[in-house]
Amino acid sequence: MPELPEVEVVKRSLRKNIINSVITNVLTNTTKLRYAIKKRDFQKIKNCKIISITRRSKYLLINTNNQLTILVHLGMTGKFIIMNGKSKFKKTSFYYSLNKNDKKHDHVIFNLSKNKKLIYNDIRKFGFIKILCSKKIYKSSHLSSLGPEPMSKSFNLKYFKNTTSNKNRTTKDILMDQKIVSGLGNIYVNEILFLSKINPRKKIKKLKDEDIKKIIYFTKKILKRSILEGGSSIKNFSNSDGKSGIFQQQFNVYGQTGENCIRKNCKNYIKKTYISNRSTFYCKTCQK
DNA sequence: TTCTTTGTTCCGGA
DNA sequence: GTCCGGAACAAAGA
Repeated sequence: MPELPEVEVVKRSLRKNIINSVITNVLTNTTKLRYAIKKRDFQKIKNCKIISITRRSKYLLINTNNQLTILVHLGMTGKFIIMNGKSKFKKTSFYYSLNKNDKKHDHVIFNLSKNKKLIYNDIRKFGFIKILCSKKIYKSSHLSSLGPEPMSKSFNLKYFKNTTSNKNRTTKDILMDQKIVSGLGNIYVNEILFLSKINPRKKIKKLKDEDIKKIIYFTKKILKRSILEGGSSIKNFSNSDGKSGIFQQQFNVYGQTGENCIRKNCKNYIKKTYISNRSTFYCKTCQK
């Protein structure tokens, strides 16, 4: 599922493919994704030119030349597909019906200039698309209370200690909290704690400086590596086969229940438990 | 039919 | 009032 590295890779691909495109029409086959799709808002971006695309946490911001931003969150299963060639969605009505050849979960179609199409596909419909005023975008409820980007310099030892040392929460819970650091999801938090050799249930106030340094180091390292790997596997992004640059990665602990721990000389296996209702994978021997 | 998945929100207890 | 942890919610597929 799309986590921060995947969203970053999607951002870069969109930049390559649709900057300077004009949105000629928008169609949808549903009245809501996570939130209601407001027809009036979507009509406002007709004839707007896409001038820049940025990312904040796991959100994509597609900025247009008339002060409107398309704010996108991919949820669990959201993906973008870019197609070239004449549109098969010729209906002029905002709502279109699926033809039998259409992909079942293509929910929003952005028809672009030069016969391009940007298609938002989302099996679970947990993602969302909103049209917001560009100037107010960072004051919107989605972005206003996000903590620093994990790969930025402001996510450092001093910040981490100042923000969390008085809390009585588990380390995993803290890393999942978007107000403290924004963009980490369940998969990467599991991996970060494994690499840092820290038990996910360990209370944050019991961590030593060295532990926190490890967390910060591995957070940045694994995210950067995943972005690089995603970027190199993204050649198929603009094909019509639905590949969106989201790649399958082999994880050390996530989803590895019962598998042997990968560390040399460790004979234990990966255990699954739940923390704050989230599946949690770890090695009892390596993570203290 | 039940379980799983994520990010966010809500609620109850301390 | 604040903090924390658990439950609920969204949708669809296995």
